[in-house]
Amino acid sequence: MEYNFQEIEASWRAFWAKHKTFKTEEVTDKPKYYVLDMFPYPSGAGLHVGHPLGYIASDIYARYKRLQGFNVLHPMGYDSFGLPAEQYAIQTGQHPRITTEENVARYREQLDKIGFSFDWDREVRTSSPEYYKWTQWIFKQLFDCWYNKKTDKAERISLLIAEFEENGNKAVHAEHDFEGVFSASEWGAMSAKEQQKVLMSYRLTYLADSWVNWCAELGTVLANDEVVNGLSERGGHPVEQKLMRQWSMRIKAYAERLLTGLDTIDWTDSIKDMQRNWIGKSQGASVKFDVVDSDKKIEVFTTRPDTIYGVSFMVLAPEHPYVDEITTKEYKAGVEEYKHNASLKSERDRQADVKNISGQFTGGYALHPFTGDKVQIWIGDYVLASYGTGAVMAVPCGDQRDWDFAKHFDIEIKNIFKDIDISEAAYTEKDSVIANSDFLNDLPAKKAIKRAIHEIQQRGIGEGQTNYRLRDAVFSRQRYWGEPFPISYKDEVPQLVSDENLPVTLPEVDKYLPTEDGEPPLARAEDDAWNYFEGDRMEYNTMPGWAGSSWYFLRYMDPKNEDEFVAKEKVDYWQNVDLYIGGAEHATGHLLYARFWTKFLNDLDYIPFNEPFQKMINQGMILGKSAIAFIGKEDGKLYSYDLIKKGEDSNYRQVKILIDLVNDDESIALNELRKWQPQFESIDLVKNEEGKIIVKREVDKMSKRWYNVVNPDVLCERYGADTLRMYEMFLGPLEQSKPWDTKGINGVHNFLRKLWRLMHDKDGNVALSEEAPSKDALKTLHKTIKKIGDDLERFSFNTGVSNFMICVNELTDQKCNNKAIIKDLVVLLSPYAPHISEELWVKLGNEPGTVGIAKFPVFNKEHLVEANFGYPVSFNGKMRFKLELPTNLSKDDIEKEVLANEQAQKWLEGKAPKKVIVVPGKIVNIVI
RNA sequence: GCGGAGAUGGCGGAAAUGGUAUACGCGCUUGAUUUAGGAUCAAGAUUUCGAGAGUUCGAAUCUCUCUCUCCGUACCA
Repeated sequence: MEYNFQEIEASWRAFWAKHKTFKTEEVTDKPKYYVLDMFPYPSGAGLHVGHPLGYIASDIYARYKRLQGFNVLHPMGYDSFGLPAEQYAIQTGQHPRITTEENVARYREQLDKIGFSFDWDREVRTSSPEYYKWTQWIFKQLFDCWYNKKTDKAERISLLIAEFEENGNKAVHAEHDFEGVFSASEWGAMSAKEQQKVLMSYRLTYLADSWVNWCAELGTVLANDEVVNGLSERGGHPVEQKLMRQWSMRIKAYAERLLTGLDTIDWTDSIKDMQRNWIGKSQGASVKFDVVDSDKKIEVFTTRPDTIYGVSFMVLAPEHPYVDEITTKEYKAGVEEYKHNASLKSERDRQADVKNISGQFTGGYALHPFTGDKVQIWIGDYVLASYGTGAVMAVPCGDQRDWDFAKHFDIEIKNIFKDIDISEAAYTEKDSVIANSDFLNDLPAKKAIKRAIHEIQQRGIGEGQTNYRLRDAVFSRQRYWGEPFPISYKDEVPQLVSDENLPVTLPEVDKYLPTEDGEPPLARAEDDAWNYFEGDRMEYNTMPGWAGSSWYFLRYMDPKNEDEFVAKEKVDYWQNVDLYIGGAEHATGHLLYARFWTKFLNDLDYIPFNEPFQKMINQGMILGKSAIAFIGKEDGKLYSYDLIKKGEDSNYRQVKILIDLVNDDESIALNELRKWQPQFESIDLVKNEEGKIIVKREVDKMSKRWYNVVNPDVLCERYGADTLRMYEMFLGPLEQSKPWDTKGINGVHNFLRKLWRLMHDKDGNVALSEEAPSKDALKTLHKTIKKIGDDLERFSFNTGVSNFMICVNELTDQKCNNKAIIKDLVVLLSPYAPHISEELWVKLGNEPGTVGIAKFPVFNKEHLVEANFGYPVSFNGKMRFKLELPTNLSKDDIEKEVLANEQAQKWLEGKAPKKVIVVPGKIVNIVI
């Protein structure tokens, strides 16, 4: 019998499903290992060969860990709330749940064909009420907590209330946005509604007015990346900024811990750097400037307090609250116009428009806190209202933007750096010496910073401060297909829905669109359409995509628990994810939010760790090879690419065609092409000498748009899942992006057939030798055990496949069909190619379905010991010949033997060597 | 601009700790088998590590300078 992969794979998949071979054990004495993939959004397009890349790698690793005796948690689920299903619902009226279920079923079918060892009994879907009940519950905990900077963790809001009742808020050191101080009695005198308002500015999730992109034409709010040049990406409709009441997450409270925590986890430097930049910590000082003819003080943040004597003007963001008060009559009109123009631009546009320097003098002046000089106050949109205090002290000699601004508006540029020329550009390095600055004179910048902060604090005009770029995250979406909030409103005060009434499920609505007056789709639901309703109304917003994905890795540990989001003893056993595999594109989204929620849940002692993903590998993207056909612009004929002369591309229209229409020799299957699209139906052809039309290839992202998608189902059918798994790994290092080329898959397939033949005779009968294995075979096997183990430890899956090929090639050359050898080889191979391994395992006389829990073979280096070693002999570093010598020779003996050799004499040409380097077991180098 | 990753045959890619460059696979050539195509088997060829300099007995690997590619990010005071 030949290697009949279709039959073998189908029967083993059935066996695994029937016997629940990959069911994870609950808490045991075994050491645990948690291998997780980033769960997918089940899109309508199904999987292409790029999607399973990471899943295959993690599956191999999970199976390897099982062979090592670990209790492995290796689950899969779906991030099943999302925009495409909702978009489809808007167009067709079909409930997004139905679309989602269909897509999930299709994903499952495709995933099942690849032979993953997922424990499907633990599947989670973020859109199922059983799951989002607990997303809502976590939201409630965030609502019920505040961040105490004294203990540096989240605490229950009841503790804060107790403190307010006792001492007011003056001793409270919290992450908050409440302005003002109140005493215990003032707190007591507040109405319940006022108290709630105060508490809202302390809660870890809070309601506040935020600016959003509103597109009236589409009747919906758009995310920043859905807006291009002020128009909607879809349809090109105008988008305006609208202030809406939104839920936000006070992630800023965790900025420092999110930063320092990065040092404790094993992620790539690039992702860590992205998160560091995103958090954007900067240290400096806040300084207050008095305003002439006003009791207001302008507070600025600066990282260079040492340059304070270089301040020659101030700039406020156009939205700064003091602008109107500071502006003098004379400049009112100009300031109003500037503010108006700035408000029309989105923040994104303002940031994109870096080169245009704009600003407007307000007519007002501030007083320099040290010199008492009057400095002009300007407004300018290079100052962002949302960062720092929304105001800067401009030091043109030390900051390029300030310098540009000063030049543009002809404002004085003071030089406070010793011996540095600032006539052409600002000097931004911190290696200068300060001058013209009173008490800071002659201090190097770094010392001057400390001295300046000290002085600023002494004089009570400011203090040392640390700022973060990280902003609180808006947590509401005006969408239908997301988690409802466990919130109702009474007199417009939000109330939590009590635990026993969770989950609040999505109500039925007549349309998945916002209401006429711009309320989110959920506002369409009748009161009795809600499974739970209280107060005046329920919350109309839904949660964003990252809500469910911020904690899903916890639910896999205990997916069916109806009483808790995860049982304590289970999370204590499984701990955090040991290996997380997924794309790098979630660097500052999901991966940051999941870390935030983990730290929060850890603060409340629900989970025993504060980083969710200990080690992470980001798999590279698999790119597609698009096929390009050339159509003459003048004659409209289809040309073979090899007929097109260099530099004449522009005379042709280049059209991407479906890659399935291209044969192995890069020629187009013309009959199919004519049927594919009407434009080719009767096109004239200009063929090459062989009578073919050749295409040009180009590497693009794999996407339906470029007609270059390769479907794994087709490959599973043609070559089998084991071949597909190994080929995906064989393509190259996991982390690297690489183009998909189906042609090479034959090589891997042939390897499996060669393996099969190793223990079958010509007629397909099992033929195994029970004798003691040969020395050569043992050497090959143990070399392979070592390499496969090492490769797995460093996640080098591609070299693993190569090493299997080398092993089978060698055993074939040795004509080895030794049972003991092949048995170990099959165990080694089983993580990569589980189906064929199960089949051969049974043929080797073992219990069906047990190869996955066999023992990983133990490497014995004695089998690699050789009596001789072929020394490469180099002259001046160039290898000239090899010399077989016993491995037990001493350095001196090796040197003697080599020099005595006639080949060496030939290369020496009678000269005496200057030096001879001998590295036993490695190399001999002769210097002449 | 800033940050990160990378550059090895015709192609995908191998080469802990510096020590036989191009393993493994694809493709290519020749031969065998086959009615042909495909498939299979056998034999074989090609290539000096992005450029330059340095350290070393010896550099793909270490150091410096430069070039190019990909990814992320962008007025953050």
